[in-house]
Amino acid sequence: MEYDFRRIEKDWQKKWKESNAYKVENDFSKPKYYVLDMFPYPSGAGLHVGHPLGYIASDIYSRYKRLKGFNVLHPMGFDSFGLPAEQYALDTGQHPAVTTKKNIATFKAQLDNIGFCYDWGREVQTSDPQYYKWTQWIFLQLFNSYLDQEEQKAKSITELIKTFEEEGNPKPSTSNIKPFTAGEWKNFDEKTQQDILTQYRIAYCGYGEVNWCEALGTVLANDEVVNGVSERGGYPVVKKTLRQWYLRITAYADRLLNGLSTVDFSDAMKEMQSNWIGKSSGAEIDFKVGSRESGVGSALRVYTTRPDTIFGVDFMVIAPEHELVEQITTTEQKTAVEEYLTYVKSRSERERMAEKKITGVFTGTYALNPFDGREIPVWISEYVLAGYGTGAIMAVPCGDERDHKFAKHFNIPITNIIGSHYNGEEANPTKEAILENSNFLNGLVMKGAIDVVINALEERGIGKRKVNYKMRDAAFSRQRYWGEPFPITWKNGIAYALEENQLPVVLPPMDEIKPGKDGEGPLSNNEAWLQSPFFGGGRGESSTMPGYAGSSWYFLRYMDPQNEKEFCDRKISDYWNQVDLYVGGTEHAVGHLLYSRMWTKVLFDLGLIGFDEPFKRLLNQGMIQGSSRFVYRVHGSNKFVSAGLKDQYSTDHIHVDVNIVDGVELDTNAFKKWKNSEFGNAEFILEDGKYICGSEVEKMSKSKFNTVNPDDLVAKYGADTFRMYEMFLGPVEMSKPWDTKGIEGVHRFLRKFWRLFFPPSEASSNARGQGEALIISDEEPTTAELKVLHHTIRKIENDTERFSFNTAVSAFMIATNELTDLNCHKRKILEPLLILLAPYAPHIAEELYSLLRKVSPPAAGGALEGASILNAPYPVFEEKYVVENSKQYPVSVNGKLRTTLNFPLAATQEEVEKLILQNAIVQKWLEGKTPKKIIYVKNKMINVVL
RNA sequence: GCCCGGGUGGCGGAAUUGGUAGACGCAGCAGACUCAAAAUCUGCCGUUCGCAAGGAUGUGCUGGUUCGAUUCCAGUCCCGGGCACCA
Repeated sequence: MEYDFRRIEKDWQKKWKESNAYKVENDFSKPKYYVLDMFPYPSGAGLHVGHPLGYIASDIYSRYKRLKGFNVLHPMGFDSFGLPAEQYALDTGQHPAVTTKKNIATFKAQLDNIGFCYDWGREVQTSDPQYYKWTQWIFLQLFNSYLDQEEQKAKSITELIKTFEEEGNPKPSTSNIKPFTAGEWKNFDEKTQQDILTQYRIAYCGYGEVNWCEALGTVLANDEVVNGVSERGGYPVVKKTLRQWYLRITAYADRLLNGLSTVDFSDAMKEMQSNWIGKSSGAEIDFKVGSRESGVGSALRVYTTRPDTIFGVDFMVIAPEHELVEQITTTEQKTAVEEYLTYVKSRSERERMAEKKITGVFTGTYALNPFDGREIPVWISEYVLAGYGTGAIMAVPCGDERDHKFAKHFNIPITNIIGSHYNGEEANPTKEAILENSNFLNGLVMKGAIDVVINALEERGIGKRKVNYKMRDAAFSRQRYWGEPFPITWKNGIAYALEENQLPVVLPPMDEIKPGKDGEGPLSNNEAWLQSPFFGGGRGESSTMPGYAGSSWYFLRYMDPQNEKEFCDRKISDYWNQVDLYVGGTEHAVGHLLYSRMWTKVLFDLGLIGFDEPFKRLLNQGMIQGSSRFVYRVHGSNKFVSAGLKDQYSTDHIHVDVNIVDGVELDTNAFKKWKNSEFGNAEFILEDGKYICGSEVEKMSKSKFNTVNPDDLVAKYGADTFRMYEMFLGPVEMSKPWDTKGIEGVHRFLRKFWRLFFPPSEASSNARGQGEALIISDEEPTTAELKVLHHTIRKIENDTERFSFNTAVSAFMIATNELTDLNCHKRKILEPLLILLAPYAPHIAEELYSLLRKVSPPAAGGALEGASILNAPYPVFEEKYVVENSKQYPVSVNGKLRTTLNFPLAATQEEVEKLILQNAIVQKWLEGKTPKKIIYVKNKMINVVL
C-alpha cells in the first residue's frame, strides 16, 4: 500500500475532530503542563511558512508531554483588536469586525491543515465582547488599586482613602502632592480628592507628554516608537502634551526587574527587559544657584550615578525645558538663551536623534559646589533630557565623554581628579582611580568614595541616595475605534469607574470610522453612544484601549474560557498556574511580555491569582526570512539578462516570485505568464542555456514575492513532512532563510519509514517501491534491533526535552536507515518507534498504529482496536540494551589517534595496558620509549602519553 | 559607541560542552534496475601527497594552557541582533 498522506491526514484530522480528541479537561487529579503560543494577530495576508515554526515546536512538545502522562493545556486564539484592521477599514470601507472574522477563518483553516492539537473549545478572541468584558473588568481593578510603597503590593484604593481619612498624608510618595492632614482631606472638594487619588491609581488619566503620531491619528507607547517613527507604518512621531490614560508600570519597575531571576528566559531577553527598565542608582544633589548680581537663590537639583566625582564638576547643564531656565538666566545672557531655545524647538525629535551636534548656551549664572563652595557655570543644552532624573546634571569632563566633548567645544577648563588616568584627550569613566584634587576624598578609590559622599550629603541635608528608572508609565489610550472601550464615565472632569454589572461596555457599530475632532478618536463622532444611559448621566470615554490590553491576560482566560461570573475561577487558575512553556518571537520583549508580567503581579497582589510571574519558561523562535529572487531587465527593453552576465549591461533588478524559480534557475515560461503575462513578451539572455536569478535574504513579505504558503507545501508533501521539515531546518531559536529544496529529503524519509511496515517484495511492490501488504512480525527482537530502538528512545527523549527538534528528526532518519538495513519488521520495535514519532508526525504515526492494532496482539497491551496513539504509553528507555559485551576503544598516542583496539569487558587494567603496549601500531608510534602514563577517558578512548 | 550572540565542507547544519570534527539532509559524481524516465537501491564526496596501503593538514585569524582544543584563556578581524545623549 502506498503512503497516501493526503488520505491519511484528511481521515485522521476528521476522526480527531469528531472524537474531540484534543479536548482538555480541568482534571485536578492529573499533573498539569501548560504550553502556550503567542496568539497571532489575524492579518489579511494569512500564514506564511515563518509563522508555524513556533507553533510546530510547541505542538510537538505538547503532544510529547501528553504521552508522558501530563494533562496538557495547549490552546490557541486571536489577538483580534488592533490598528491594521482599522487602517484597512479606512482604506476599503469594510468594517473591522467583518474583515477580522474573515481573517480568523482563514487562519484557522491554515492551522488545522498542519494538524495542531489545539482544543478549539477554549479559543479566545480579544475583540469578542464576552472576552473584553473581562479585559474591562481587570482594567477596573487597575483603576481601583494603588501600590502600597512600603509593602510593594497593590491594594484597593478604598484602603488608601481610609488612611487619608484617618491619618491624612504627611509624607506623600510623590512630589506632585503637598502633605495634608486627615482634616484637610475631609474638607477637600470632590475634584481635589479625585485628583490626589489619580496620583496613586495603577491605571490613571492624566496630562503628559505622549508620542503623537499624526498619520495614525493616535498616541503610541514608547515601545511602539522606533527611531522616532511609528513601529507600524514608519510614520513620524512627535511629542505632544495630551490627556491620556496610563498604566503606572513604573511602580512595578523593581519587581519586574527582580522577577527576571525567577523565570527561565534567555539571557538576551532578560537583558533587553532590564535595559528597558533601566535601573540606576546614585544620588540627588542640591547645588545652590544664583546670578552674581542677585546672590544665592534657589537650589538646582541634579541626579548623578557618580557622586564620587563631585570635586571634578566643572559646569552644570540643565535641559532646555527645565523650569529654572527663565529664573536663572541673567539679563546679559537673555538674548543668547532665547535664541538657543528657539533653535532647540525647531529641531524635531528625529533630527535630534540623527545628528548629535554639540550645542548649548551659558545662562550667566553660577552654582556653588555644596562641599567647597567653588563657583560652577550653569549651561543649557539639549543633550540633557528633561524627562530623566531631574533634567539637570553636574558635568564632570574628565570622567564623562559627553561632558568632555562639551567642555572642549566651549573651552571650559577641565579639572583632573583622576591623575594619570586622564590623558587630556579623552574622558575616562573608570571607577578604579585614586581620587586627587578632591578635598576630603583625596586618596580614596572612586568606587569606595561613592558611599562616603552620599553619607556626607545626607548628613548635611543637601542630597540623598536615589534610584532612577528609564522606563516611563505606559500610555494606555488610543484614539482609535477598533479596541476595547473604557468602562469609565466622565462627570465634571472626573473619571468614574462603571459598576461591574454594566460590563461589557460594547463597542458600538459605526457606519463610518474616521478620526474625531481635536485629536479625539472615532467614537467621539458618536455622541449618542457617549451619552448612553449606562454611562449614568456622564459621558463615555472616546478613546479605546491599546492592542496590548487584551493580550496582557489572555493566558488566564484559556484556563476557564466560558466562565460568565469571573475572568477565571481561582481554583482553576491555581491548577493550571503558570505557563510552563511560552513560545514566541523576541519582538515582544519590551511590550507584551512586560505588560503581561505587570498585570499578573497586580492580579496576584489583589489575591485574584496565586502566582506573580505568568511565564515560567520562554522559548524564542527565530525568524524565517525570505530568500528573494531577482531578474535583471536591460534598461528600456524587454530583454532579461541572466545574473552572471548582468554586469555587461545596464539593468534594473526586479523581484520575481520565488515560486517560479527552482533554486536560482528561472522557469522562463512561468515567468511569461506571471502577473497576468505582464512579461509575456520577455526575451532572455541565457548563460549555459539557463536563466540564473540573483538572490538576497530579506524579510518575508508579499511585496517582495518571497513568501511561501504552507498550504502549498502541505498539499504537495503532507502536513507530517512539512512539520518535520520546519524542525529539520535548524535550531528553533535560530533565524534562517527559508529554502524549500531540502523538503524532498524529509519526505523521502517518511516514505522509507512507511516501507518498514510495507516492505517491497518480489511479488508485490508498487511504483514507489512500497509493498502492498502490511508485514509485521511478533518475533522477539534481536540485540541489534533493541539497541537501535533504545538508542533512539534516549536520543528522542533528550532532544525533545531540550527543544533540539532538528537533531531529533535526524535521529528518526538514522533509526529508519538502520532498521531498514536490519530488515526489521517486528512489532516490538516498530510500535514503540511509532509512539516516539507521534508528536512529530502525528498523522502517519496514528495511521500505522491503528493498522498494527488491527492485527493481534499489541506489544504494549491495551485495547486492540480503537486505541489512539495520542494516549499511548511512552516507551521506556532501558540502559541494558545499549551496553556492549566487548568494547572497542580508539587509542591515541600523545593525543593523536593511531588505532582502534578491542578489549574484553572483564579485562583488568593491567591486561588492558599489556594489550595496548603489545600492539604493533602503538609500538611504532612509541618509538621505543616507555609511556609516562595512560589516560582512560570517560569510557570513550585511551590516550598513551609519552 | 556600548551590551549580547555567532564564524565548522558547495549549502542547511551535527559534535552528549575538553576526548575519533563534519552526524543527518540537500546538492554533486559514479553505478545497479529500466527500451527510457520516474521511483528505489549501492558506492564516493574538506584540502593535499600517494596507484594503493597510508601520511600530512584542517572548525575566521595570531598566540597561550593541556597528553589532547570547534570547545577554555588573551588579542584581533568579520557577520547577526539589541540599546543608543538615561548623566
